[in-house]
Amino acid sequence: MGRKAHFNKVEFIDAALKIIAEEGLKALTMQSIAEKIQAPIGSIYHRFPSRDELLAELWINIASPFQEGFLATLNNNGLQAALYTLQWVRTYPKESHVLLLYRREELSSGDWPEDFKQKVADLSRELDEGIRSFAKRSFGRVTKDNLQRTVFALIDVPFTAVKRSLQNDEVPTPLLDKLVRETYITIMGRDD
Amino acid sequence: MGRKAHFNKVEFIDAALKIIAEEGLKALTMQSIAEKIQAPIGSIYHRFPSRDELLAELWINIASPFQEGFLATLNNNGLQAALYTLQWVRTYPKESHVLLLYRREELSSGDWPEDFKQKVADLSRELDEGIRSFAKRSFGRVTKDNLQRTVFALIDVPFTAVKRSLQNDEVPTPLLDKLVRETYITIMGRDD
DNA sequence: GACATAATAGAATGCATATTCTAATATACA
DNA sequence: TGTATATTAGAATATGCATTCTATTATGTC
Repeated sequence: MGRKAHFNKVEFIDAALKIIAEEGLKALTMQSIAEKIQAPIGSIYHRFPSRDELLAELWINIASPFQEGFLATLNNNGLQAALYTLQWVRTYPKESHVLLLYRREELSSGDWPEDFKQKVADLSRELDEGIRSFAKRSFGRVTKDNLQRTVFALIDVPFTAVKRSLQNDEVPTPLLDKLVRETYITIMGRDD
Repeated sequence: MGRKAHFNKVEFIDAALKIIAEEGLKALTMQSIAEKIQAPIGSIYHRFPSRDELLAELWINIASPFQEGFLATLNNNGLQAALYTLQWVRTYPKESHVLLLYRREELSSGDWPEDFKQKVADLSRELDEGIRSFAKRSFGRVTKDNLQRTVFALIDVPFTAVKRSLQNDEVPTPLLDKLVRETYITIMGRDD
């Protein structure tokens, strides 16, 4: 019933993705999204209650599968998981920009939509548990130091490696894999 | 010649520093700055032509001496330079939040005040030269790979180490020094 | 002591964007 | 075919800030 839709959620989300990848978050306005696909601004609000809801959906659509793959890999091999981030960025360069936009903590508090904050909190917990169980497997027991080591080697170092590439609009070089690998082995004291 | 000033540049800059350290960049409005020291908004404009000029001055006041210390240390010992960042954050926790607000590239282009962009570009060049000359000293010659290694060990890893601490409003733990040190030695293949 | 002037004070304005409103339009279904 | 309604379309409104304006108030100098 009613008129046939010219624009659906996916098209708006895709437009937003491209804008962020090409021009950054500041360039993401309702106007720029509408322009990108020649839609009227009002139509966006037929699909999303607000800019924040749109951005939230974009982020979770990207972060969720990323994390799923990461944890699946981690479950098998830590070093591979550290390198997973580099490979993922190569496969999804545009999505990477969105993934790196926020830390989970910023998204699970503040003015974001309630159900979104819940989803992010769930992701956080899931990640935390994955890291903990891996730390336990790797070190025998979970201490504050062991956790810090694990987070450093699995998350912080791979992300910083990738960040500079993205800023320069480059694909992560093979050398980066080497650096992440060497660092991982050093910090974790093992190569798996 | 005129009325005695109640508020000077330093007070506004200090207020801005505190606001950023406590509540983040989004909370930095002309109003919040004024409130912080019970000044009228208009008075800010007697000292600074714009919010950007104020923010620019705040940033350069912090980044400049940080970098000077970093390069001085680097000139002497690379591992020490990598650890310098951690120590600096412990000494200047509030200033750290400002330092980590931007990358030099964002500040040397765009809408920032011209003379500020110039200063940032100068800083960038100076840092680049320091890194290059250190890479040359360490590896014998400067290749793309050697540079990437050096930047990774001296800058990226220490900064990511520090970032998580700041986000949690914590001082970097001693373990972080250990992780940065181990990583440095692994990546650079030496301990100086 | 009167004057010029720099500063205080905060109200008024401007601007960029998100959001809402009003109208026109096309489509499914009765 | 007529009607209800989801959608397009984009103009109008609201909002949050930075910036500018218009007094008012001190302070040094003549």
